[in-house]
Amino acid sequence: MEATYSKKEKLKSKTLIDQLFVEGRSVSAFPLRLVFLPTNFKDDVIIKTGVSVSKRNFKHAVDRNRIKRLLREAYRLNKAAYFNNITTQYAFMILYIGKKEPTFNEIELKTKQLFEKFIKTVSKS
RNA sequence: UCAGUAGAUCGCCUUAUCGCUGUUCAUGUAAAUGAAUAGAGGAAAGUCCGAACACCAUAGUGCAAUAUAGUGGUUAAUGGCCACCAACUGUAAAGUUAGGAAAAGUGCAACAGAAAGUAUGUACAGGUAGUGCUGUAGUGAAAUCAGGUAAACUCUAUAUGGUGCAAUGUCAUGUAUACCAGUGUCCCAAUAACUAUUGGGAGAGGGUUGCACGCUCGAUGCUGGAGGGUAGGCAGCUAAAGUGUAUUGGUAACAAUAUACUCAGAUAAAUGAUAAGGAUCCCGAUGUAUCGGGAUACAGAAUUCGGCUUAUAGAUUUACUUACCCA
Repeated sequence: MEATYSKKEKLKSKTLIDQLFVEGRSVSAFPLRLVFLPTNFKDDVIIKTGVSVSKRNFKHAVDRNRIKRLLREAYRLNKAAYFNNITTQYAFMILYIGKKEPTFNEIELKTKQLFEKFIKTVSKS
């Protein structure tokens, strides 16, 4: 798996996202939360990922955009280390639930913790 | 030089590594890969006006509602903009204006004053038989006079249909089917109310990997069409009331001509991340040139334009005004 995040890897389908929030399970490492759902799709990727920041916590579109970009970047750089061995297809949604604007280092650290938790949760069940 | 007035411009830069979206080219059956190239703003914001564009509605007239309000110009259009006049503010450069009507009607008015729009007091003088009456004094912006006020109702004049690109058009997987056409079911046994139930057999055709076998569904079936328009795709979508420069006309807003250029197009939504160096500003230290620390605003396209309003660290620049200094 390479450090990319192209159109195919993005979670775009509205129905799938709705399904994800209704049926999906979640793990969190404050201020991040990961909602995930094992599923099937045609594209040749293991995981489809979306990111989201609440409008309630960040009023300006500039702030939301920046946090979403940081989340995507952290996902892009770290996914190879954690998800190479996964065989099931998953839909991911990474939420930022904090109220302060973070730095990239914070986000990256928390992303790693989040993925470790996810791996644990999945291997248990 | 100091203080100020009115505009204009910019609003971090460079390199490296790793990424994202569009377009073009190359390779490839395709998926994709590679290369080149482009990729947020002055307000992209608020959604407050005005249009383009699309769809819906629409005989005519009136009422209501809303907006606008000196004069002239400008524009696709405007409630915007420009010029001039008037009033007010400022030493000035300039700024502000809610600048139609008080002789249609209703309402409102501090202090002073006897009385303020339904008023007729007091003193003195004039006049009269006497009262009414006339003048003066006193309060006030205003005292018997068709006062003031329309950022009070109101009246007058003018204008106004509605919804917004999630408009609208188009392609259409799958699923379901009350539509149309074609094709397709029979046998045995039991029960029983002779057309049903149960059990067994055959079975056109469909599904499953292109074929065969096998498996499986199977008469409310199967095939085709039509309709519908969900998921999703495409168009709308960016070459235009376009941008730069020059010349001409106009006090100006603006217009005309010439010439050059092509400048985001995403859709859970690209335009980014990290590192190093530099620039500017602020603070502190001293050896006055360096070192250390900090800061670099407001803010993110979503159909497209023209305005308005609001936010904005810091920097550059033009014209003008007042005061002081020099000649």
